[in-house]
Amino acid sequence: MTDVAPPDRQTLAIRSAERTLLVLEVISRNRRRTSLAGIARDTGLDKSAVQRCAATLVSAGYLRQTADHKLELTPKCLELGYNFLISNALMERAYRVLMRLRREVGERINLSLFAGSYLVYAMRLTGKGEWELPMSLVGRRMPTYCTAGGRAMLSKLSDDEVLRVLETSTLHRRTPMTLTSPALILDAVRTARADGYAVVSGEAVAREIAIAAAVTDSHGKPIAAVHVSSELSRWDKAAFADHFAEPIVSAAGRLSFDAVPVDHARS
Amino acid sequence: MTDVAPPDRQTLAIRSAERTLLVLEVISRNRRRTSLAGIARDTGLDKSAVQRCAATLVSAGYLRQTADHKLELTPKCLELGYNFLISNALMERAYRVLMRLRREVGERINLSLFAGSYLVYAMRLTGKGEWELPMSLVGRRMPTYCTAGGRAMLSKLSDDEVLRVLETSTLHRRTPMTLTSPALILDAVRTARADGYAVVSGEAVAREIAIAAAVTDSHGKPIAAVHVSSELSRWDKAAFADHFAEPIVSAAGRLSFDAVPVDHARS
DNA sequence: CCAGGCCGTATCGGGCTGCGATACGGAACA
DNA sequence: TGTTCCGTATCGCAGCCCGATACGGCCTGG
Repeated sequence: MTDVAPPDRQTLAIRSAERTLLVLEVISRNRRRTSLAGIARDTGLDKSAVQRCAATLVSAGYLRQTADHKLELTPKCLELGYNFLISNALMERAYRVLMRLRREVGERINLSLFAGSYLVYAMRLTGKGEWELPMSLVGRRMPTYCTAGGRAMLSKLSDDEVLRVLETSTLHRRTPMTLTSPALILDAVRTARADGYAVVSGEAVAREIAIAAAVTDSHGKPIAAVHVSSELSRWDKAAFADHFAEPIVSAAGRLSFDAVPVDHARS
Repeated sequence: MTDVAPPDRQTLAIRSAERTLLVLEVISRNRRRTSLAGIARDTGLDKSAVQRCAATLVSAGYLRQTADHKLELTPKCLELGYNFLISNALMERAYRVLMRLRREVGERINLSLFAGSYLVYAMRLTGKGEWELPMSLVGRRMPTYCTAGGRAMLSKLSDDEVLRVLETSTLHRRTPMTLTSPALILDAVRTARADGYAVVSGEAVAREIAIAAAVTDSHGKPIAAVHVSSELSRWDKAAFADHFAEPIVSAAGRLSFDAVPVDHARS
């Protein structure tokens, strides 16, 4: 009986470390403080395994246990995001470009980063006269399929790639307006591809309209999106696009990395 | 020869997971993109070990490798910080309290969290008429021993505890004004303890003056600090304290958690 | 042009370390 | 007071990680 299971360990990844990161992620997603046994249920891991993983994360400083033996994240978790932001080349240039865009349009500006089936907020500038939110949204996850930023980024992929992203997404009807059919979403992406920007109204958040343009890397692949959002009551869709498309597309272009020449010429 | 080394594995922590988190931390701190061999040097780990750890972090989504085989953080790193912020009870109440304080004083407001020998920025509200920084400082680490926030938090500990924190800190002379002697720092902490707030001028950053008050948990232990900073040229030290001490102390008090009764009475 | 060094990648057998079962004490609840 | 669930600690086995090694590609310099 030595031939029982195909080992198929293709990856170099370390099992116990993977499980430890999984535990961290589950705790991170659970808004409420989590008990040890609860994590065992959520992850499908053994109780002993969770115990060891949690002890590792506590000793590394990412978790602490409260007085009632629950587990919660520590401020150290903030550092990782900060270090990402300051070490990222895109963020460096985004500073000036977004400030200028903010002066031009006077509305709330967002920059979010492409991560496949979802995107992550990375920067936010409040609109003129708008209350500043101390609780910034940096790090918040939004789906790709139903947001202006997501549509704009998808428009820089081929149809095949778009469909592959949609396959890995759960197409949830977030509002009555949300498109949940891959074919219809692909149509919207094609429109965005032709226009150079994407406008989405009321699909991700009810009564909100948003416009976005994609930032691309040196291969033309999407890495981020610049977007402006406002209330649907304040703008007609066409007027909204007329007003914001040009500055946003221009800013996204300035943020994009120049394409590398396709030939292999040397200097 | 079976009695060679005392195993002394006191902790439950998993070795390989600890090393994987160490690799992530080293990459996170290195502002520049890091090569695999470089990490091996920085961590003191075997090349193979780093290879496996990095592969684990890549497959978990926290790292990606660039075209030139360097390693860098991914946007996923932002999510951890976001989840910390929105799941933290202190942040929830800080929203309103800091907004009110901002209206009262009109200056830049910060909230940072206690983490022993250092503190972590968690919230920032820009001052009136001040340029908003798109690159927020949330997640940035500052030392405890030479900052107003740090001194205010230390003032809520006993002298012994203060000295223990200072022992684990590297007391670096950041400016010509920085106090680097534990005895002198302890004196400053005692002053802060008597006043209920801490004023530090030019010790962490040259030509900057800052004032802070500590936020405490239900046991009276420091968990955070509210601080306001400005340029040393604009304020005299006494005038600065006169002007900001009361509103900051008041805001920190509203943020603090009520003390639990010391007896064990049941309802 | 080639030799040398450095780096990233893949493989492999041995031994140690993580795995999971088990047990115990305390808290919450009925 | 009995029951149940949870957090914690322990232990022997074997599966998995460890670290050495080898290979190929890329620069650098002679």
